[in-house]
Amino acid sequence: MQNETEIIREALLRNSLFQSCPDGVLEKLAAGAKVIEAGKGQLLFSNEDDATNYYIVIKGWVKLYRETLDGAQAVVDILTTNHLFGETSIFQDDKYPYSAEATEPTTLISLPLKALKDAIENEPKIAMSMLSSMALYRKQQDNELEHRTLQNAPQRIGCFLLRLADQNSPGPVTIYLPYDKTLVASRLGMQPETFSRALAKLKKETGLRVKGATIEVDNILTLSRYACAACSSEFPCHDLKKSPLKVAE
Amino acid sequence: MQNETEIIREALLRNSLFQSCPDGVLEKLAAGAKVIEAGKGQLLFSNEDDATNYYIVIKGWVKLYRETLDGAQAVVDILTTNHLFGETSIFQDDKYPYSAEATEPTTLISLPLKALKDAIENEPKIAMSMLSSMALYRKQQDNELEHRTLQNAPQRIGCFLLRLADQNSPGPVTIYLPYDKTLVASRLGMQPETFSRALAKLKKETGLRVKGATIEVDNILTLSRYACAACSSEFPCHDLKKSPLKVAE
DNA sequence: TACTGACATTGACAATTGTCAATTGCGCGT
DNA sequence: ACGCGCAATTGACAATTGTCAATGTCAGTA
Repeated sequence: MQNETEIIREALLRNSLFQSCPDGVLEKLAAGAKVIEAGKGQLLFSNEDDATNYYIVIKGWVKLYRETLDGAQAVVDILTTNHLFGETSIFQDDKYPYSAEATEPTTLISLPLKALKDAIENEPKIAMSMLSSMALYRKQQDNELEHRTLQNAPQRIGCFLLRLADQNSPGPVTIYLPYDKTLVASRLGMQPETFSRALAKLKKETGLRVKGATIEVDNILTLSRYACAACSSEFPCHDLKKSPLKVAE
Repeated sequence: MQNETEIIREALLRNSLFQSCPDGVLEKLAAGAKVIEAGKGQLLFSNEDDATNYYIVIKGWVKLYRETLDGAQAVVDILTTNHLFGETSIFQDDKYPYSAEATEPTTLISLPLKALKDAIENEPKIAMSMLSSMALYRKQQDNELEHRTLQNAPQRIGCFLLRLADQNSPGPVTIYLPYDKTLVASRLGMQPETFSRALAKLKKETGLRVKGATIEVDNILTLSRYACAACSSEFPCHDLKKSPLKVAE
């Protein structure tokens, strides 16, 4: 069993933000870091709370979302191993821009924002990494907004599945939904009932087979033709491939 | 009449990206810059074109959008005086992430991306400004996505109007739509017909009066209660106030 | 003044998505 | 194995938004 310091160090190094970290900076970043265990449904922080820490997911899943007074939620993202969140509060008056909740038993590292802020201001390399990471996020958000505008429910699901699949193998592919269908639905901005029906329609239109969380696609191209018809980027789209935050393989 | 060099210099200085520009850097950024006149409907560049320049709007309006093969558009943003665009292609393999079109006779400055890239890499202050600007954009995009998820058409219009109004004067306010209703509709991700009907509904629900592009609101609070009910941020929301890119006053 | 063309509105209808309620399916712990 | 609880599905219906066609409005111009 590793000790905590080692776990923290490795988690930092796995993230592209800190790849080009000059000597000594990593130690400063890690000072005051803690490993945290969160239970299913546990709230990590709330939108507009004073932000003191940012987080890296070690294991499990975290939902980022915003909520209206009457309880309606808009899910911003759903993150897992190696993903980082809460760091942008540096640029948002030290307020979290969303709430964060563990959607199942989750291990994370909490790190002090202050050290990150210092590193960004004093280490040009870190600032540049931060810029790349923000640019990547921006790109993904632009895509997300486009999808909401142009794609209907079955197409958004198809697109979601394609991003989970190996886009280079044309042949039969098996895809495993990484979390609850209800959660996938909220991630895609639709109701669970709509998701269920839209998936059924996708099944009919593209011939894929669904058994629980397992989805079999005979022909990736058929699926992409259906889903990517209402998208500005050609298939295969490289969203995930370029992500430094992608799920560990 | 100013000469071109002077116009370019002032446009750069008006933008928050270059406020903290060290001596000599502004000149490098401006080298090779050109003032451009674009007619109504003129395409400035296309999505995924090789990016060599970024732009600052001096006068007029520019629509940023993406387009599917069958012509459906998703409008990313609509910009005017002092706004900057195309600069993020630095982080996107030197490809523009959207298309840009002048929606009416427009004056802009085109600037070489290379110089900006150099400045970001070599001038920590510029890098930090860039980070702030990306963070701000990110915040706006997060809001946009939330609005698409949680607000219906009349609420999105109400929210749009509120951001055009002086949110601190509770009393009667007159708002002028900055561009065509069709364009507003696309900016808000809806069809012109939906916009027309949604505006009518907003009229009925909140008592505002519409005459062409002029909209009179007796009570900002009534409007905000209606529009902001489906939003995570409290009214007044500070989106625009904090923007370094806001329209010149 | 009359005409043209683009924007805007309206009506009728279709498609999509949401809502509410009931039911089914499935994993997990006792 | 049983049953509990939550996820998932399905049906019926409502609300929202999109589509297509027709009409209205208005500024600019011959």
